[in-house]
Amino acid sequence: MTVRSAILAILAQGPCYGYQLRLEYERRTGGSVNVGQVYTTLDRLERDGLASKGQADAAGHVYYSITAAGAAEAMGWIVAPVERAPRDELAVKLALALTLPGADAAGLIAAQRERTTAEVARLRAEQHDDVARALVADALVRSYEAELAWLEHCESVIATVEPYALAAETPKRGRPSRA
Amino acid sequence: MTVRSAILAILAQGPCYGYQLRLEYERRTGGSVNVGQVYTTLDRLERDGLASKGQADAAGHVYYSITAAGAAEAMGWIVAPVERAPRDELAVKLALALTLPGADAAGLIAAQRERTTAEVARLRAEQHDDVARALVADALVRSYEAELAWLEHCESVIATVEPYALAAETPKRGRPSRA
DNA sequence: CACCGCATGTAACGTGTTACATGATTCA
DNA sequence: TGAATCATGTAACACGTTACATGCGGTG
Repeated sequence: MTVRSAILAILAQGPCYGYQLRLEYERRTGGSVNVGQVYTTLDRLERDGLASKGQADAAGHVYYSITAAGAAEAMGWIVAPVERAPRDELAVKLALALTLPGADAAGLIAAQRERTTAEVARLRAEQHDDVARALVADALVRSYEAELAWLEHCESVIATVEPYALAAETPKRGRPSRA
Repeated sequence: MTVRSAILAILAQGPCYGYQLRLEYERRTGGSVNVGQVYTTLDRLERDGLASKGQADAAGHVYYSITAAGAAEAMGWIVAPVERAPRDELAVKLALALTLPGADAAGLIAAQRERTTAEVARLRAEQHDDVARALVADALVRSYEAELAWLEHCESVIATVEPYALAAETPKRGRPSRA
């Protein structure tokens, strides 16, 4: 619900039209959103009673305003801690690579390290005049660096342990046994 | 596509039925999947020519087998580095909290720290006999710790900078100006 | 018997993605 | 004139979530 909530939050600062919301979102977070999604999201916000659509003004801009319910939800969203993603794709992938005979875990680690290293370099090279955007970039850099450290850890664990401890039996036919 | 790809990968090791795939997924990754999703995912995999549904055996189990195309895709998935999530919800949230007048950025940081700290403690307390699952848990711990460090960093930046540098003008009516 | 785990599914819905259609305005 | 940007939308679809329906088999 990130896009939806973010749009609602921006709307909490004052009425905006769709295209403008997209620009504001990108200006504030440094991210990007598909324009089409902004419009469908605005429809849904209105459907849910969190925003209301105004008449087109002289310039043809269709302004949306936040409702009382919407404002409450937006402020609630801001202070609520984020739900953890139930699945970390990289971790799941590596777990499977390790328990699947013939899967190339080392190859995954190498490829992932290459990509993440490049990404860190790219982010480090960016200039940020804006504090908020600098913090967003910093969050990414830190998480990528943690990932790189984890990848190294994985390599060393695999090196010491691989031959015997990772054998995953083929799922058996018949009754499965609980872990 | 994590669940879909993971199921396909497990299928690469040998035919499985739905319920069994769920158990295997949980055994190998320590995560959980809704059973219903396994069945709908199997339908989609068959629709896409990556798996094929067999007849129910004597025990009534409906086995799915991977196809050649499916095996290729599974192995490709394993070694491909993960795409980075385009939006880090916490970072987006904080960026908005900082650029939105009246939003409680400090409250967000406090709430998030509390939750993440608790989560780290919980994960540290877990016992792992299985190497792959231990690595998955370790990935989480490391990313959470990076998050906590980032939150501290945010606090210090905000403390030194807040009064003047974060002022975000209200989106203006009329032509918006590019960032 | 009642409950739980096994096992297979379906229905309804949510956010988010991509691609497309359309038109006005700006500017080289 | 032609391209880019501004601006609003629609259509089709993807994965994922929750909740529900149904039935079998073992066990306290």
